[in-house]
Order: sequence, then structure tokens, then C-alpha cells
Amino acid sequence: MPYNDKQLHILQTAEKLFAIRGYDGTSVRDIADKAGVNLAMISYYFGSKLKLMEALFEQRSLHIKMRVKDLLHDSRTLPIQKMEMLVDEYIDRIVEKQQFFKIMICEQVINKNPVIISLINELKLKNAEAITMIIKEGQKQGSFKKNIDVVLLMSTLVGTASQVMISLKYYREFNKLESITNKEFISLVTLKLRKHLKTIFKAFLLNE
Amino acid sequence: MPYNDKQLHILQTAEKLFAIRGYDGTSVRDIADKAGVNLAMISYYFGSKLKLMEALFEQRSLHIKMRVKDLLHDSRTLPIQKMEMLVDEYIDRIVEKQQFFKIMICEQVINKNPVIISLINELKLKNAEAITMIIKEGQKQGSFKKNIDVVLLMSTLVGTASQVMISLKYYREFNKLESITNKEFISLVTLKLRKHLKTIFKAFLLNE
Amino acid sequence: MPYNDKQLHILQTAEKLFAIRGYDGTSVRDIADKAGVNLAMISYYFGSKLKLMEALFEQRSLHIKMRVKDLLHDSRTLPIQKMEMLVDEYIDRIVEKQQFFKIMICEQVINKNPVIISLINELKLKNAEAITMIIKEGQKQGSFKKNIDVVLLMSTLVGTASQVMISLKYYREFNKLESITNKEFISLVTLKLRKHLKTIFKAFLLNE
Amino acid sequence: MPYNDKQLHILQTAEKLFAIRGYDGTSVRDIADKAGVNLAMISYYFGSKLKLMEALFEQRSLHIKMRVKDLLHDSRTLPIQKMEMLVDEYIDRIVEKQQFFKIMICEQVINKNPVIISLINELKLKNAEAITMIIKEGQKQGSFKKNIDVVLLMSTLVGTASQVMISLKYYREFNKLESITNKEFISLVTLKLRKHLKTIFKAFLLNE
DNA sequence: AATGAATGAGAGTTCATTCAT
DNA sequence: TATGAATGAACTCTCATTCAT
Repeated sequence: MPYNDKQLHILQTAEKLFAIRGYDGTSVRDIADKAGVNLAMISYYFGSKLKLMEALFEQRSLHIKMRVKDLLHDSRTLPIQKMEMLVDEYIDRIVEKQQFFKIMICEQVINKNPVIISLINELKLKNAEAITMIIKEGQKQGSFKKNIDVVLLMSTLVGTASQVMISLKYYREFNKLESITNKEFISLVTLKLRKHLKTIFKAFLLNE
Repeated sequence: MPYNDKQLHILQTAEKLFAIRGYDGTSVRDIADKAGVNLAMISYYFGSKLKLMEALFEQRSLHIKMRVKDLLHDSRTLPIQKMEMLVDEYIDRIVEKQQFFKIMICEQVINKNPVIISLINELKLKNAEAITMIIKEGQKQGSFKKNIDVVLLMSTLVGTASQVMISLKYYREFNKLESITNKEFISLVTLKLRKHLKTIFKAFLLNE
Repeated sequence: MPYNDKQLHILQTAEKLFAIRGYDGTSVRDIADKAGVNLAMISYYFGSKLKLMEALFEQRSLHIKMRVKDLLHDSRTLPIQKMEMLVDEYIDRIVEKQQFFKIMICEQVINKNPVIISLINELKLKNAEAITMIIKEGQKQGSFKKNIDVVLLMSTLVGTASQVMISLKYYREFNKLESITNKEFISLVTLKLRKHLKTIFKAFLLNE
Repeated sequence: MPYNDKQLHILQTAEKLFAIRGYDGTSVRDIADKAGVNLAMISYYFGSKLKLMEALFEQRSLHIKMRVKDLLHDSRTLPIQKMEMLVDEYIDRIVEKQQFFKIMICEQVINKNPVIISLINELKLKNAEAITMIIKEGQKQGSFKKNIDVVLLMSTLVGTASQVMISLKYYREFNKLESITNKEFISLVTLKLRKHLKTIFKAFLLNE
């Protein structure tokens, strides 16, 4: 679990390759070559290709949970403000961890590895719980609607962001933004996404 | 292009398998076995595994374009109603052609095959154009906001629906809907999605 | 089951190599190289290395059963004569199918593959049954002893012959028989073994 | 040669594994794991897997030679009695050192390692010499036959015992002896083997 | 037009061994 | 003296594709 530098480097390389070629489209040899390590090293460290993938998931899952603890006990912030903060933060994380999100999407589609699926579901559940608590707070205060479908709300958040992430190139071309740098483009998209989804959340959550 | 029955059967089988195992996770042998045809027949009919995939895309792309022609010249329907009709119809199509949408998602993530990517982009462009025309109509009439990001709007539509499609099992468990039949469940989800996305679209498009 | 010439050739080559290097000491590549066939051919024809081994066993098992049917209904031959004929014939077969017997010995020692072990046990059982029937006939006639341990008797036959087979070189050197040809040497050993084991059988079976 | 406790433990573990999985079927890692020692330690202590095997053979060979010295100068015991004592003792040793005998059998079959083969042959030669001396004594006294094939006699002894050892399970099932304990079963088999082979030896050695 | 047979290339994994410490 | 880390080589098996028929 506490991986050394070499192991972390392998994990990072694997993440990159899995994200752009898919799990089945990436060979252990590819990873070894790109990471500059011996082929046998990967089995030596992780046991197998599958275990490597699982290790990657366990490692990354930790970093993409919504952090909601501090928010909950903050009585000076309105529920809708809390929700907006959460949306902003989560979108940042999706943008930052694009590669891992891409892997997650494909793994959900293919739905082959139960270990990974359960890790994903656990993650979703945690996030849904976090959101639910804020929603309940908002409903108690009377500012939020009743009968909110949490999963649908989360799906809009994750789905929209994911869709944008996998269509970045198309988005750029469509809006004729080839002239700005990649970094600027990512910033722009992030801001747009944040605003877009916060608008949606507000429309979806608030009364009137 | 005018495929015979056997070819269509192979395409259909390939679609199924690509959707649940991914392109690289499906072997030509798998397809041949499941379709009950000779292994060599696939190369013989389609040239290669890659060409089979491309053939599948070309074939299916035709069926999932938004049909907007009739709507456009209908002056008795309000732009927002047209948009709602479009959303309903497209969601139905995503639900109906789940498998193909799953393949599309993975192919966009993996982004390996330029032929397929350009087919997808072409499709997106067509859909964006359709949407744009209705938006312009709405803006002209004054009921729609200005500065609407079409790609973001489409991403919300496709992304949310896709996300729900790949999380059906999770959605069902989360909402404790294991008792109803699968068909009923799909109907329920479709209705929910329709309502959800129409709400979002209205919030996003309409002034005030 | 009805193997073609190529398959039979592979089986024969595998038998040779398994006999002199052992199963684990022989690689599929070795077999392919020595048989002059493509490496993938072996998996193609037999499925796997293990299945190849099992196929070999099933094929060869057929050829090394004791043939006792005709003997049983022959009332003009004495039981002890029948037994002698059986011993002669079985020793011939052990000598002739040396390689396969060597594989059998190692497989019994290693005792890893249950399929093969059960094939061997089945073979032993068949042989024990054949022997038992003749023994019963001899006991009925009063010429054979009572309380004969069939397994011990068979173990002496098979064990002695096997031991000689795996020590042929030592046997030759010990008896300074390097001058005669290999064929002559084998004939000599066969005759010696026949006589030796028939003597033992007589001493073991006959009263007084 | 004077191995320390750890080395002896490794040798013992190796013997066990080589006996049940064969030399090629046992990995150095298997031995290290089962012995609870570091993997590199085996190469460090013994040089290589092959050298480990040879060390095992040299070590064990010492313990399985026939002990005949005291017998030879005992003039009060008849040659046939001496032979019977030898048979009893050797069978005990085969039963006791089953594992090593199994390894010996496979090594003879596979016949790959000349060092081991020569160790085995040396051992056989020593045993043959011991037997020969007693036979000569019996022939001198007139009680033994002339023209006795020592190797054939030894092959019957070793072969029969080995065959029984590698078929213990079959033997037990055939004779329906599953109810008694394993220890009792081994005792029973040992006694049977002793009696059986002494009978054979007498029939083979004595005049009339 | 259709297919059984065949194959080179590459997949993931394990191997015995070595080396720096 | 003893060992964790590392590795080149080899393993079995599957892959997409081709070719003779």
C-alpha cells in the first residue's frame, strides 16, 4: 500500500496508457517500456496486470472522494453555497484526474472486473451520501425542493464533465479555440463547466 | 453497404460483444462463435476486425442522428416545445441503442481510430447544427437566452444519459428497485431522464 | 479421437520428449521444433500442453491393455500356461512401448494430473481383472494357491520390467554387453525378463 | 558436506517437493517458500538448483546403501538367511525413504543429469556387490543355484517395492483398506512386501 | 462463395539467477 | 553472512489474419 517511487512511477505510467488505449489495448510490455522498467518488474511488484489495475484504482480512489466533512459542520454557509463549493471542487478534480476518470468510464462500460466495479460503486455511494446530507440540510431549511433524485443529479455532474473531457478536442475545434494555449483552454473549460453545472444544480435544487 | 442477412447478423453480434467487453477485449473468434459463423468469414466479409468496427459505426450512425427536418418548418410549435421533443426523442434513442452508445463512449475515450473518431465528430456536428437552428429560432423570438454554449448543452444531454446507462445496476440498487421487472425499470428510467433533462434544458435556455 | 497424420506425428514426438525429459522438462516449443510443426499448431490441435498429454494417454492406453478375451474361453490351455502367455505378451508390450511406460511411471510418482492418474488406475484395474479371472480358474482347478495378492503380483511384473527398462544402460555395462548391437541387446533382455518373471509367477501361483 | 541446520532443512524441503512435483515441476521459489528461507539463500548455499539436487543425492545416497559388512563375517547364519535379512532391511529403507526413491526413479527415467546418474549407478553397483558376495557364499555351500542374474534380482526387489510405493493409494483402494490408519496401512504393506519378496528370492536362489 | 487449416507475432506470466548492500 | 531488489530468458497460450481449396 505505501508504494515506493518506482511503483508509483509504474502506476502513473499505467494510468496514462490505460486512459488512452484502454486496459485491454495496453500491454504490460507497453507499460514497462514507457516506464523504463524491466518487464518482469511489474509482475514482481503488482503480481499481475489485473492486480496492477486494481492497485491503481485503490490508490486513485482515495484522491477523488468528495471532501465534505468540514462543510457539514459549518453553520454560517448556506446549503446552496455548500453545494456550489462541492461542485466546483469536484469538477476541478475531474479535470485534474482526467485520465483516471476516463479509465473509470471504460471500466464501467465494460463491467468485467467486479473488484473495480465495487470500488467504483463504493466511491459513488460515498459521494451520494455526502450530497444527500447537504440536500437534507437544504430541505430542512426550506430552501431546497423535496423529492430530489440524487443519482440523477450526480449523473449530470459526472456525466457532463466526463463527456466534455472525452470531447475536448471536438469542443476546441467547434468553438475555434485553437489559438490559445492548452493550459488556457483547460482553464476556460473548467470555468465554463463550473458555471454551467452550478446553474443546473441551482435550478434543480432550489424552490421557485 | 447493402449488407446481407449474415453480415447484418455479424454486425449485431459484434455490437453486443464490443459493448460488453470492449473492442480490444473481444476477439474475432468470440464474434464468430457467438454469431455461429465461420471464423474466416469475418475477414472475408469485412476485411479485418478494424474494418468490421468501422462498418458497424457507419451502419449505426445513420440511426442515431437527431431528426429535426420536419420540426424546423413547423411554425405552430414553440421553439422550447421543439427542443423538448428533440430531447425526448434522443433519450429514447440512447436508451434503445445503449450498446452502440457504450461503444461510442469507449472509442472516444481511447481515441485510437481516426476513422471512427471522425464519424463520431460528424455525428456530433450534425446534432449540434440541428440544435443550433432551434436555438436561433428561440433567440429570434426572444424566448431563449443569448450566448448559449451548444456543446455544453449537448454534453449534458449525452453525458447524463450515458452516465445513467452505464450505471443502471447501481441506480437500481441505490433506489431499491430490484422488485420491478427489467422492462418496467427501463421505462421508469427513461421517463425520469426525459423529465430531468427537459427541466435542465428549460432552465438553461429560457429567459427568466 | 481419430487423429490425422500430423496430429499423430505430434503425439509421437511428444511421447519421445516426455519420456526422456519429463512433462515439465519438455516445452511445447521443444515438441513443435522436433516435430517440425508450427508452435501454435499444438494448441490449435490439442488445446493445451496438458490436453496434449491427456490425448497421448488416452491414445496409448488403448494399446497396452492385456488382451485376455480369447484366452479365457480356451479350455485346452492350462491356467498356468495362460498366465505365462500373458506375462510374455505384456513384457513384449512394455519393451515395445518403453517410452510410454516411462511417462506413466513419472506421472504416477508426481501424481499431479487426476485425469491421467485415473486413466492409469483404470488400466491397472482392467489388467488386475484379467489376471484375477485366470487365477480364479487356476484355483478352481486346484493347481493355484489360495490368497494370492493380485496387486503385488502385478507390481512385481510391471515394477521389475520398468526397473530394467530405466536401467538398460547400467544393465548392459554391468554384464559387459557393449559388443552386441542394441537390437540384439533388447532381444536378450526381453528373453531374460520373460523367463525371470515366468519363474517368479510360477513360484508364486502354483501349489508346491 | 557438513551442512548446517538451515541447509539440512532446505535439503529436506527440497526432497519433499521434488518427490511430489518432480525436479522440473518444483521452482526454487517453492522450496524457499515452503522452507521459510530467503529465495537467494538457496543459490547462496548450494550454487544452483541443479547443485542443490546433487547435494541432496550425495547426502541421501549415504543412507540407503545396503549394510552387509557385519553379515559377511557371520559364519553362523546361513546365506539364505543373510539374504532374507538384507531384503527385509532394504525394503524397510525403501519404505522409510520413499520420497528419495521416488526422486531416484524419475531421475533415472529422465536421465538428464550425468552426475546424478553416476551416483545412482555407483549405489547400484555397491548393492550388487554386496548381494554378489552372499550369492557366492551360497553357491560355494551348494545351496544356491548357479547362473544367477544379480541385476535382474535387484531389479525385482527395487522395482516391485517402488511400484508398490507409487501405487499405494491404488493398492489401498483395490484391497478396500480405507478404514485402517495410514500408519497401520504402511506397516501392513511393508510386511506383505517383505514376505512376498523373500518368497521370490528363495524361489530364485535356492536349488530345488 | 465460403472455409478448415495453418501461422507469425505478441500476449501475460514465471523462471533461475545475480547483484548491491 | 545474508538478502531484498531486480532481470533476461523462456514459458504457455491466444491473437488476427491468410491461404489453399
